[in-house]
Amino acid sequence: MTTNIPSKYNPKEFEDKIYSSWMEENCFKAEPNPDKKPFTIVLPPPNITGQLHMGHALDHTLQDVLIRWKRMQGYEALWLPGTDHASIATEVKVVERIKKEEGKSKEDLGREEFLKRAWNWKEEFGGTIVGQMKKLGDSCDWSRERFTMDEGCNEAVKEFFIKLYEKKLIYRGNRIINWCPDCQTTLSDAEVDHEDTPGKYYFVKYPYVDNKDEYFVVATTRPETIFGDVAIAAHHDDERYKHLIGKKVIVPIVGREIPIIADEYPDMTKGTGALKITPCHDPNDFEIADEYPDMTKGTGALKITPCHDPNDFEIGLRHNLEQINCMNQDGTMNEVAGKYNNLDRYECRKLFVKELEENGYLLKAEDTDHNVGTCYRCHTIVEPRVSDQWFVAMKDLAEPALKAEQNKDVEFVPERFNKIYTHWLENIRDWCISRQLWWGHRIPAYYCQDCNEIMVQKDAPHSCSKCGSQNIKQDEDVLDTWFSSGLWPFSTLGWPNNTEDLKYFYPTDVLVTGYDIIFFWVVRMVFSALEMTDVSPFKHVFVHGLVRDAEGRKMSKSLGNGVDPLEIIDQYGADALRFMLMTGISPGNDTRFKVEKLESCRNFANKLWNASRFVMMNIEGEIIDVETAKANYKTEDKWILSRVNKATKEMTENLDGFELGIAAQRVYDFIWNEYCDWYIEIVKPRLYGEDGLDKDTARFVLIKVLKDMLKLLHPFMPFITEEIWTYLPNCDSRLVKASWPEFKEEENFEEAEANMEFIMEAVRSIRNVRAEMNVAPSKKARAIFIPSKENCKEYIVNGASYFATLANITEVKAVNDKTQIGEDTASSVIDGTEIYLPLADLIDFEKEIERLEKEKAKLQGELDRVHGKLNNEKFMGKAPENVVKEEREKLTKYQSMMEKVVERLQSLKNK
RNA sequence: GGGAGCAUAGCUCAGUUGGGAGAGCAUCUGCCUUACAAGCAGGGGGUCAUAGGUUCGAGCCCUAUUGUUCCCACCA
Repeated sequence: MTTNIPSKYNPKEFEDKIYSSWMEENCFKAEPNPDKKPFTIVLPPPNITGQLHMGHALDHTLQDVLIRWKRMQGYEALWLPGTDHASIATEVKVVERIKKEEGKSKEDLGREEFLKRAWNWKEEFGGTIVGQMKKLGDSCDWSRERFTMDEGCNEAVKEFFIKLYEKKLIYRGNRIINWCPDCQTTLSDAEVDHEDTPGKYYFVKYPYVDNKDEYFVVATTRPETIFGDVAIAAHHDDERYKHLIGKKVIVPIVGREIPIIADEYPDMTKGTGALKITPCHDPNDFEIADEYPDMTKGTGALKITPCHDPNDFEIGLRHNLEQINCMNQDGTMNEVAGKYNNLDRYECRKLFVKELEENGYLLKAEDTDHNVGTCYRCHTIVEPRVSDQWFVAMKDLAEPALKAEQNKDVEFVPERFNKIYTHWLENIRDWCISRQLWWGHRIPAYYCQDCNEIMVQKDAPHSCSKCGSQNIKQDEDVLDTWFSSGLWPFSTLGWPNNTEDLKYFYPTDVLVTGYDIIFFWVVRMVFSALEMTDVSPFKHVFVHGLVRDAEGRKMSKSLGNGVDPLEIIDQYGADALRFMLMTGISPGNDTRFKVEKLESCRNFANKLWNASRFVMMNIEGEIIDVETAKANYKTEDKWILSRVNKATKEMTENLDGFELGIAAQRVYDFIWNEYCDWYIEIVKPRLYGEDGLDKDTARFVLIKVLKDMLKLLHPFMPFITEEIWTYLPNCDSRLVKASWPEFKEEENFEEAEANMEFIMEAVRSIRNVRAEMNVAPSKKARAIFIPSKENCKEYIVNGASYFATLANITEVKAVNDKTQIGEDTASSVIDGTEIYLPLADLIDFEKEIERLEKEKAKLQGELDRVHGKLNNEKFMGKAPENVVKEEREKLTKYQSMMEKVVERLQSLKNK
C-alpha cells in the first residue's frame, strides 16, 4: 500500500502550482467556436482603489463556480476579467498619496502630471488585484483582461456619449446638483447617502417691510442659507397666511426685501408652515409652483433659497425668482454672506445664529432629526448647488429597461430584486454625468472660445464648425465612472465594432453582483445596452448578499473588522475559503464570516484528501474494464454508483436554479456521509484481499466514483480536486477540462439502494444497542435476526459481511421465531426485522427495559399521528392516493414494529 | 413617508412546486479500529416569533401583530 500523494493535506504546497499549470495549458481561454454553445460572464470589475475583500471573494467564487461548471458541461465558457478606474475613489486616493509623498496638491502638479501618477497607481494596484484573484482560483480568460479606461473602452464611451448627444438624450444644463465640498465635484443622486442627523430647527423672524415691529416667522434647519433667501412661501390654502401673500419682508441682518408668495409645497404642520426660498441652494426652491408649500408642516411657510435647496430651486423656477448663491465650492461662505465671507458653512451657522439671537431675530431653536445627504466616498455633507453640468435624460432610456424586465429579457435571482429595479427606474431623475475630476473619461465636448459653439465629437476639432475660430477648448470635466461601467458587458467584447467576439459571446448569460450596486451599475448596464445594442446585456442577474463579520456587522475599514481573504487563504487554503462562502448561503441573503465554519470546510478538504489517499493506496495495478466490472457489481457497488448518480442529478438541478449553497451541501454530504462513511468502510475487506472477495471490482468502483466526486466538487474546490486528479491513474487531461457527469438511467439501482438502506439501518441499530448497552467496540458479538419481510431475509443472509465489517458482528443468523433466542439478549426493531444481540453476562435488564420503553414511546407517537390521519374522513377523501397509500404503509410498518417491542418488553418484565 | 428581508436546536444558518423538522459548530458518552483525532461511533437538544385564516394537511400560502436589519424618498 503506497502512493505518491503526500500524507498531509497542505494547500500551500499545491495551490499556486495548480493555478500556474492551468494558465500554462490555457485552460481558461475561450474563443468563438461554432461547434459549442457560448456561456459568458463578465466580471463586475473591481475598483483599482485597493485590495480584494471578502465581498469580492464571495462574488468571485459564485462566478467561478458557475463558469467552471458550464465549462465542464461543454460550453465555450468565457469569464472576462478586468478592473474599473473608479474615477472619484481613485482620484481621492491618488491625491492623498501625492500629498503624503510629495507634499503637493493635484493643482501643484497639473493635469498631465497628475494623470501620470494615477496611471502608475493603476499599474500597481491593478496588478495586485489580479494576483489576488488568481489566489482565489478565478478561472478568467486573462488574455482578455480589460480596464474601463483602456483604448477600447474609451472608444466605446465616446461613441455612446456622442450617440446619446445626437439623440438629444445627453444635454448640458444649469441645474441644481449634489456637490461634495470636499471632493469638489458633482455627485449623481445615487452617489448621495442619506443619514439621519441631529440638528436644530431655528425659528427666525422676518420683519415686514411696511411694519417693522411685526414679523413673519419661518423655521429653518440651515440658517446660513438665509443669505441666499429670495422669498418666503406659504401654502396657498393656509388660512394663517392667505392675507399676507404679496407682502414683503426683510431678510434679517441681510436687509434684503423679499416677497411672501403662495405655493403648494410648504407643509403647514412643519416649522411655521412657511418657507424661506433660497433657489441657489435648494432644488425645490428653484422650481416652486404656486401649489408647493405644505400647510401641515412647521409654520406652514418656507423661506426660499433656490441656490441651496433642491425644493427651493424648483420653487424659484416656478416663481421666476432670483438665484443668490452665498457659498463657495469648498463649502465656505462667499461675499454674499458679508462678514462671514470665506468662513466654513457650519462655522458661519454658529456665529450667524448667535448674531440673529443677539439682534432679537431668533424666536426659538428646537432639536430635530433631519435627513442630510452625504458623499458616498468621503461622507462630507453634500451641498446642493446650481451649476452647468452634463445630464443624461433618463425618461426615454428607462422605458425600454422597464419593458425588458416585464418581458423577462432580464431576470433577477431571487425575483424580489425585480421590484427594486423597477421602482428605481420608475422614479428616476436625469443623471448628472459630469464630474469635476481629472481621473476618468474626459467629456468629448469642445467649446469655441469665440462664439461659444459646443462641438461633441471623438477628436478635437481643428476649428469651430460655426465661426471657424481655432480658439477651441475641450471640456475640463470627466464622466461619472458608471457611465463607462454601464458599457462593460459589450465594450469588453469589442463594441462599437461588430467583432466576432461580440457576435458570439454577447449578450452574456449571467451577471453576478451584490444588491448594493443594482442602482449604480445593473440598471445602467441594462439601459445602455438596450440603447446601443438593442438587447439586454445579460439574461440573469444573480444577486448575492454581503459578507458580514461574526457578529453580523458590515465589514468596514472604520470598524477594523474586515477579514483579508489572502490571510485566510494563507492559513486555510483557497478551497476552504471558497467552500465556506458557498455553503449555508441562499441567494440574495447576507452571510457571516465565522472561523468555525472555515475550519469545518478545511476539515472537509482534509477528509477528501485522506479518502483519496486511501483510494490511491488501494488501486495499484491494472484497473479492470467497464464490462468486466459491470458483470461483477456487488450490492454496495451498485448502491454507491446509484447514489453518485442521484447526487449528480440533484446538483445539476440545483446549479441550474442558482442554488449553489444546496449544491455544495449535496456534494459534501455525498462525499462524507456516503462515500467515506459507508462505501469505503464496506469495501475494505475486499481491498485487503480477504479470501474470495472481489477486489478488482471494488477498485474499479472506488476510482470511478472518486472521479465523479472530484468532478462534482471541482467548481467549488478547484485546487484540491485538480491536485488529487493528477495522482489518479489514466487521467492525462486536466480536471478543469473534464466533462460534468450526467445522470445515467443504467446506473440507477433502486433495488440495491433499498437493500443497502436496510443494511445501514440495521447497522445503525446494532451500533446504537451496543453503545447504549456499553458494549466495547472491540468486543465481538453475534446477531440473530427475525425478519418480517422476505426480501429483508435475503438481504440479511447475503449481507453477513456488512455486519462484520461495520458493527463487529461475527456471526449472523436469520431465524423464523424466538425459539433460539436466549434470555441474555439485547434487542431492537427496525422496519423489516427484529434484531437480537446475545450478550451473555453483559446485559443489564433494567437498562434494556428502559431502552425499549423509549423506543415504544417513539413508536406510539408515530402511530398516533398515522392513526389520526387515517381515521380522518376528510383526509381519506381528499388527500391524493399516493399520500394515503404511504400512510397505510407506515401504519403496517409501525404496527409490526410496535408488536415486537411490546412483546419483548413483556417477556423481560415477566422475569 | 414608501418598500423589502429576516425571526427554525445553545450559536451560525439551510430547508426548491404544502405531505413524517436538517447541517456545521457547541454539548454529553465511548473509541488512537492499518485514509483521516482536521478523525470514528452513539446520544441529548426545536409548540419552526405571536394571533388568526386557507387546506384533509402549513416552517412553507394569505392577513394582522411584535421584534430586527436594510433599501428608497427633495421635505423646511
